[in-house]
Amino acid sequence: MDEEQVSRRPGGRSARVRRAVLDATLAVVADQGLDKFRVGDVAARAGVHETSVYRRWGTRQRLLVDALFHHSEAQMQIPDTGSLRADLVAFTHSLIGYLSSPLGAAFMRVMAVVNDDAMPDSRAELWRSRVDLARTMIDRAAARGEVREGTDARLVLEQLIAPLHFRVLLLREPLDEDLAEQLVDSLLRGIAR
Amino acid sequence: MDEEQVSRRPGGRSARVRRAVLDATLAVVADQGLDKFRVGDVAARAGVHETSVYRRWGTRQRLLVDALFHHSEAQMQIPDTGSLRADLVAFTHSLIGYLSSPLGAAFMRVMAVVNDDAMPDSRAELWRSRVDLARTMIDRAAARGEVREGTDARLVLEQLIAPLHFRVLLLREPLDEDLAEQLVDSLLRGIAR
Amino acid sequence: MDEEQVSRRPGGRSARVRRAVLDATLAVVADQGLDKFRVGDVAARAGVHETSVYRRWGTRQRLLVDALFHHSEAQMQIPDTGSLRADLVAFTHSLIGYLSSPLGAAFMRVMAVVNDDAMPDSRAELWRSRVDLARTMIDRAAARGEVREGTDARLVLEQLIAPLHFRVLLLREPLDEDLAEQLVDSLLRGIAR
Amino acid sequence: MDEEQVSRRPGGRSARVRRAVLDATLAVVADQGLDKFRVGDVAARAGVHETSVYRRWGTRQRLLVDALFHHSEAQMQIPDTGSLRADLVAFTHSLIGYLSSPLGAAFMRVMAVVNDDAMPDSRAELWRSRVDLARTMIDRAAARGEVREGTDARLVLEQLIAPLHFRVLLLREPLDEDLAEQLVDSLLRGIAR
DNA sequence: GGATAAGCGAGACGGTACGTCTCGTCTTTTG
DNA sequence: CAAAAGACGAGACGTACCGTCTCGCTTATCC
Repeated sequence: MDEEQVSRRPGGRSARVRRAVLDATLAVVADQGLDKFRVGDVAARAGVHETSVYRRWGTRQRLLVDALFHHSEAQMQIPDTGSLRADLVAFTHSLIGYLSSPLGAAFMRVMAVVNDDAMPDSRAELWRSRVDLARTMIDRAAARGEVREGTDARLVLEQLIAPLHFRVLLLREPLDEDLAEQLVDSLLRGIAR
Repeated sequence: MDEEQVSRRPGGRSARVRRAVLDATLAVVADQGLDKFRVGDVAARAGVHETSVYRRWGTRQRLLVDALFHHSEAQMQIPDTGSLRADLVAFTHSLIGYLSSPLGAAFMRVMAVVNDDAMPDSRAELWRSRVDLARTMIDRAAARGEVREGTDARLVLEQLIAPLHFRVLLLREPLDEDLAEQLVDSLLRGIAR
Repeated sequence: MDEEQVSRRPGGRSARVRRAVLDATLAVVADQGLDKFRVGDVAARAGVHETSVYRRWGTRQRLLVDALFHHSEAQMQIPDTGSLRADLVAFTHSLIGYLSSPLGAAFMRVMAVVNDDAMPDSRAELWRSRVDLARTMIDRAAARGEVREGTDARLVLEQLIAPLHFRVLLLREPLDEDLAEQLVDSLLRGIAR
Repeated sequence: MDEEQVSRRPGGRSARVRRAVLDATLAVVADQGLDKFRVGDVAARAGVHETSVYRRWGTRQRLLVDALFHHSEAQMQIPDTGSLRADLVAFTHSLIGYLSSPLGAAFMRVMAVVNDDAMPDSRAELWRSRVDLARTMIDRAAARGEVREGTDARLVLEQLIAPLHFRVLLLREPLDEDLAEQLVDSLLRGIAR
């Protein structure tokens, strides 16, 4: 009875399965790590049959990308404090937080490994939208005259965030919280007028 | 010394097998790409039995790390032109060349994916030795008074090379040759006294 | 009942695979002999993937036991002629026929070699059911007053059939057809004057 | 000094290796069982290099046959009590003892499994010599008039010992000590009323 | 007593088959 | 019709053990 009421809700069984699988995906990645992530485990954890996963997502990679990408989307916040330095530090802080989490690290590893045909949109598109979002910090600073003319916003952002990814993906070192200020300062002394 | 531990007789069967397999590994990675890299293919190409590969390297991953790591070692050159900017540009250029090659890109993907227990020495050790090598450029410049005091050499290097890895691993964009100068200049304006 | 547990749908893919593999097993044993029996050959012959065999039977040994055991079951006939001697002779004849066949000999070698944990039921259980079947011959004779009181039916049967197995397994001699009568007579009369 | 004296003894190093390996073979079979019998273990236990084993015996099977066969030879005793029944009972007793030991059981399994080309002499020859030895019991009894004329000594012996092998090889049941008398009596008297 | 043949130690390799792991697909039944 | 259930197809991985090969060295034997 109770069960039936649940199943009649808008979205019905399909939506429930989708949510359950995505949640289970995140849970398994967080618990087991990317290496031991198995589609079968996800299905079991979601209380769903493995075939249902494959029906919907087709491949393990697509499932991972779908789940992790949407999860990462919620994490991204562009601060607006009125000061470039403060903005960048805050932004970097939150990125450090994300990349230090199992899911954040896993997402980056997935992005590093995955073949492009497992991506919903093109890989370039995906990153562009994020960079565009982040560059508003630079643009606003430029409007305030805080930034040297001719500064390449994208390059600046990459010099800011690439070291974080570098450490997470390749060095596998924990990200120090101080890193945010160090990076931003090193960067600003270069680009500040 | 190291060589002797692996195989007592430099011309012996052992040494031949080792060389043949490592060469074949690089060849297969370059030809087929990392995804289609199969231990069996390597063995066939090396004219060696598959079990011999497993005997020595144990796993596909360890084989990849061994071959790609040693290959990458030969690529690293630290220039000494007398000018920090010229050194860094030259260094970055050669790194761009390496990372643009199939083997370079493959090595970075391997490093991003591989579990630490497939590594011969600790991952930290491995990178430290390279960073130490690279920082001689900075140290020399510091001795010449080209560098602001208090500059963190490691951080600087990471801000220089991380964007390259970032693009190769995550963006999958080709590395523009101009990038070298852009990065170095952006960096120097920050650290130059 | 048993069949239903293995595969719910008698005509389904599962059942087809099962039959095909068991048949192929017998065919390969008969053709190639036990030594050259390879799981891969069976799969190929059955038109089935090797993993499907391992999924179901787990090991080469279990597959052999399953196939040969069920095959042997169909061979066992208990005659009822009204005379103990005639019964035993007929029974022994058919056993000689079976043990002289490649499959019969192979089954005995398998039983001699196989570890108990490759057996579906306990080894004791398996033989008991057969002995129980065979002892009906003795029991009927006892009811007819043909047998000395106190005769141990099991022991008698073993003295009848063990020499056949002995020759097949250890001597590797062909079983003479006359052997049936010789054994039965020796058994019935004893050798003491 | 002492060492040198030992090594100069007739047979020298070779003979020492041979003995050590054969002893180790028996020990490993007795300890580990036939299934887990590995040539490498034997070599290790004998304090000898694996290659030395292969040099001499060529195959695992030949090593097993050699070691177990010679060991079994020492076990066989033909009693001479003056009474057929007593002789047979004593003989059977000792056979039960042997077959109940790990080495005895293992030897029979080896004989059941081994290909004939691993045998030093022909298989038939090997058994014949033993049967001939055993039949002296019957022959002596015949000379004493204890045995019905026309009795086939070989068949009788097989009916006596085959059940023991049957139980060891196929039933894997422990051999009861009483079995000796039961078998002998059943054999001597027959079961017909 | 020195040459020489036979055999051993050491270490890896060749080779065959086994069994495992996971992904992704297919079929049949069920709500 | 979509999902549950359960096996199958496919392909690679890694393992286990057998038996072989090469080389350097030691030991027994022969002249």
